[in-house]
Amino acid sequence: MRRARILFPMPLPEAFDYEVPDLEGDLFGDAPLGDVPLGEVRAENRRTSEGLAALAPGDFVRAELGRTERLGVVWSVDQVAGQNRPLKPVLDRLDAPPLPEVSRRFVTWVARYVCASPGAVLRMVLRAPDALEPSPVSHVLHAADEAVFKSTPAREAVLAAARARPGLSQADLARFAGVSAGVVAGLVKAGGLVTRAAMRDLPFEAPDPSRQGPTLSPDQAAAVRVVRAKLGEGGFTPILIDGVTGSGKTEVYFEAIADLLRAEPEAQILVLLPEIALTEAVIARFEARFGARPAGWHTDVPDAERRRVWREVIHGRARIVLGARSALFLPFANLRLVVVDEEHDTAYKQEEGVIYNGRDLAVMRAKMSGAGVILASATPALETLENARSGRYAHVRLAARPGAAVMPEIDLIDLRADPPDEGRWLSPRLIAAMQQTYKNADQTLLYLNRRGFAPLVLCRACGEKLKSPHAETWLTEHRYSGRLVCHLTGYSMPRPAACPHCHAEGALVSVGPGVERIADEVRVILPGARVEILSSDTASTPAMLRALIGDMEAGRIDVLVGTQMAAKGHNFPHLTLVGVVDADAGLKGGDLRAGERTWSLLSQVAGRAGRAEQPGRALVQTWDPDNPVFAALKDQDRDSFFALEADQRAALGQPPFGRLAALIVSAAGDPEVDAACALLGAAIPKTDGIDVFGPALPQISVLRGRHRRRFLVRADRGVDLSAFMATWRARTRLKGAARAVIDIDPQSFL
DNA sequence: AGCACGCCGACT
DNA sequence: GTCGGCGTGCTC
Repeated sequence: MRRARILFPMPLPEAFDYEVPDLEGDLFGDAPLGDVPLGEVRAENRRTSEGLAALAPGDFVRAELGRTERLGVVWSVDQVAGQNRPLKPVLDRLDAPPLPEVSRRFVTWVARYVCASPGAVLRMVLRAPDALEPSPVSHVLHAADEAVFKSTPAREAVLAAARARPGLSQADLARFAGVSAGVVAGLVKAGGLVTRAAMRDLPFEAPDPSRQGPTLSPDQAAAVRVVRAKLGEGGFTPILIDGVTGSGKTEVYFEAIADLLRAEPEAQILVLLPEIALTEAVIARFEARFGARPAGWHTDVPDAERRRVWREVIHGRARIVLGARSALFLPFANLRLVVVDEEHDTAYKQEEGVIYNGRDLAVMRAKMSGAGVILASATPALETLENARSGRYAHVRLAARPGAAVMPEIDLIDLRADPPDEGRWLSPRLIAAMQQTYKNADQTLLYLNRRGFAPLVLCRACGEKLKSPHAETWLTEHRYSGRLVCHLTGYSMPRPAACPHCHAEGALVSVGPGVERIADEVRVILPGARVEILSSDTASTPAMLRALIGDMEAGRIDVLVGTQMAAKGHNFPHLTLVGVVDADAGLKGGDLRAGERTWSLLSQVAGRAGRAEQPGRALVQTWDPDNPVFAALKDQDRDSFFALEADQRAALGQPPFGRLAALIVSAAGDPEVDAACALLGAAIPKTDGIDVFGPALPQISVLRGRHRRRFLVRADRGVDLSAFMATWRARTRLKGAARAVIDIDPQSFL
């Protein structure tokens, strides 16, 4: 008997066995047709052994799981002599291209690597409803070549419209012609219009690599030569394109894409971007360069478009796909190049469900296809720089283009020597610089990565700190809305008059600065100045963001107080001063990557100041000026900063010189989660080259009503960390609703 | 992930 | 006396 192992897109532990019926004719052929209603006959007719005879791995099939019929993918087919357990039959095979072999290998690899079930990973591959069905057909109208019918002005208008815009639906044609739908229907009946079936999901236009790109600067041209030589070697060729904002990284990888499409017109290219960077402006750049709109894949893509993109990708007809991290799981059959733009961005890390790092999986995905991979960033991750330094990745450096922004002079303000007034946050030196800038009619950007007015409200009478009811986080005061808000869960309440704990009236005080409080302070310092706030509260929609950015660009704002939303991607010609209000904020918390992230953010913020003709200045306020982050930042010496970081990490065996994983344990209450941790702690497999720390209380110790603990695991390079974690979890039988989630290569240590 | 079975509160 | 809440357990 033939047996098929079928993987279902759900978190089952493995593929399940089914029998492949090799009967001649209809599997259900015994039923007399006369007794079966017509609709069912049609459904049953599909279920013949016809498609099952040649069943092969990758085929999409339907089979019963439990008592519902589900879609699955054939993982293997083999012949078995004796089958002791009766198997359910494979019901039918879908008429669609098989899931490519490389996609299946990728699913298996990812599942093992991130310690998820293969079915859960397959579910990420099959995230396009109905993409396996043929494209829906709609009925569209064309003017008939020749027909005799009574002519009226309305009918002539319809015919003219149909000739100008062939292929519209009845309703659209009526609207376009400016007549009622009845006229169109009448004309169809009279023979003046013919109805044709049209596929609703149209293929993507092929990109045209022969179009002339922009003229490249000598630096860009040199970079293109290096990339071209490297990709020309063929096979898996990782490349880091490392260049400041405005150095033209995009043009460089555009040339790589054009080269590839000229050599292999059938090649498929995946360009990954952080979700928020997938703007219409970016898509338009691709369209302008290649004369065709790329396929897009991100959260906001509606179901119908998702279905179209998925189907075009599996058929190999979508050439350039521009997507967020989940686009990695699209069923490319002929993927030849993967670009990960802004590769350092933390948005590549998926933190829910199947936890993975999109950047790292992209590199593996390219490797599996023997494809090129380009990582691009103005502030590459330390891991990536280390790969470049060791020669695993080719390293292409792009200097700033002449005429582009000049990096500003960066000065530290030692807050110990130059403190702000009591209850204020801006030091006299920064204030003086702002006054001078305002007098010159130039702009200032103050950066503070804290929304709202104050990050903490506490009671002076009893010391109570106001916390969010469903998480162990402090409530942030938003003074403009008069509410206390939890930034983690979205919970909010009006600011109470009395302390909810001891009921003392008027004892609540706001502690620490947020952007709203800084803006208030600026209004006192610079009376009459136009002060605005840029945060997710004031720019909650793209339109609001565009309006604020527009005002800043046009010089209608004197001082912009912004969170990290203000840190990247804008060009403010009149901005000459950047003040970093609390540069130490990002360094607290003992996070492994704190220094790196602070560096990256500060250099982006500082890079906002000063454009072509006006030199800029950045003032960075810190209580800890001896921290090497700041010395290197002041000298704008990235290499020495990263060399220092790398030495520290190497000494401790931290990534990329060792590897990390976390085990997040959660349960209904503290006693339950402690019990689960005790069980897990007793079951740690003995392995050389692995250290297990914890369990520790995470910064967010209660999330969505679940109490949490966290084990951190450090492994030497060359140790199979995934296998260790999976074994550890599998050998522990947790009680009740306790859960243990594995996070391989954790990025955040909250 | 579904969908079942299985034990404790507000209704005809 | 039932209908139904969602807590755990199984699916080849």
